Amino acid sequence: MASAPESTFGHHDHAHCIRSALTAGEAACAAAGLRLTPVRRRTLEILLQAHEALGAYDVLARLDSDGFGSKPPLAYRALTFLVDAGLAHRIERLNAFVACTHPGSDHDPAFMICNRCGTVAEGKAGAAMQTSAAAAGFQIERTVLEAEGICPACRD
Amino acid sequence: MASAPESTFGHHDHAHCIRSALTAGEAACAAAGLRLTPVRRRTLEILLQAHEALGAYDVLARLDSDGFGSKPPLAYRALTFLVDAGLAHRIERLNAFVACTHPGSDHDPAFMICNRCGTVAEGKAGAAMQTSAAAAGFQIERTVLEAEGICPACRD
DNA sequence: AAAAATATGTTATAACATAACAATAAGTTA
DNA sequence: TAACTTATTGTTATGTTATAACATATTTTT
Repeated sequence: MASAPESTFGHHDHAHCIRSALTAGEAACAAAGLRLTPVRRRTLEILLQAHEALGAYDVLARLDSDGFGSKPPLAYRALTFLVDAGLAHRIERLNAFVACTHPGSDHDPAFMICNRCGTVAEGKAGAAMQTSAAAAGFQIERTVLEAEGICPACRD
Repeated sequence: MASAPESTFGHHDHAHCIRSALTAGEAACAAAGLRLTPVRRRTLEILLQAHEALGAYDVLARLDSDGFGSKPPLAYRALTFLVDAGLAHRIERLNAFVACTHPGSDHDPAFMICNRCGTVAEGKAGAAMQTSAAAAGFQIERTVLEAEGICPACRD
């Protein structure tokens, strides 16, 4: 149907997007034999609700107010789990984390970070580095592709 | 003159590459009316000599042993100056800095980071983000494109 | 139930970065 | 050149991000 396939700028049914991402996350963990424990699940929920990149200590503060604890490793462990499971991504530019908007599919994500409202949208990177890497004989293991700028909503 | 045009992996005349980059840096500053003061010049030299990404505190330690001082702002200021002047780049993935290998030319650099030896080579990004950004109506101000992997020398 | 593997709790500290203000040096204009 | 303005450097203090290391508890497997 008519939802945007590649980005999450603009209006969308956020409650629905959270529920379905959570369901997808549960399914992905079940399929991979990973345990989506309460802290991890709640961490994913926190990232999904925020819909912008959150620092580890922001996540930690929310976990703490939910009674999970207040020590940094709590948040870093949960976030690392989610990133490794492909349910969240780390935005290097911001030292922050976002929920993955289309988990499951194998991807090389590209992020668009709005400098005004802070929203982070996920797009597709395609083979961005291939040419340079091939020319240099470099074997790619992971790529980071991030753009900063102004999102459509903030231009108005 | 069979040298690689886009990357700096493999053998090259490093002493020459430092001298010429330094000369290019001086020229660029002169042209732009910027002052390449002693700390700034020495910081650029440090980055050029390292030929890998250095953390701000690594740079600071070297500046300190050269008698420039030991307080963090010293290094951050010099590094910020160089980045703003286009003579160095910040590698987000590593929280570290590298000298620019082809200053002057307007560029959208892409970096290849060897996970084994730490060498960072600079390539060209091209219009990597354009498709996603155009589809989303996102106006790009700056892009970060970094790939981790294994460099040709380390595969042997 | 015992053993093994995984996950969580806790302490402490490491690594990265900047705000804010004081002092100096360099360029600019009267 | 003196007075002014701007850019740079010095310094203190603190804020922010991240992990090592070890203890405890829970879950899974045998």
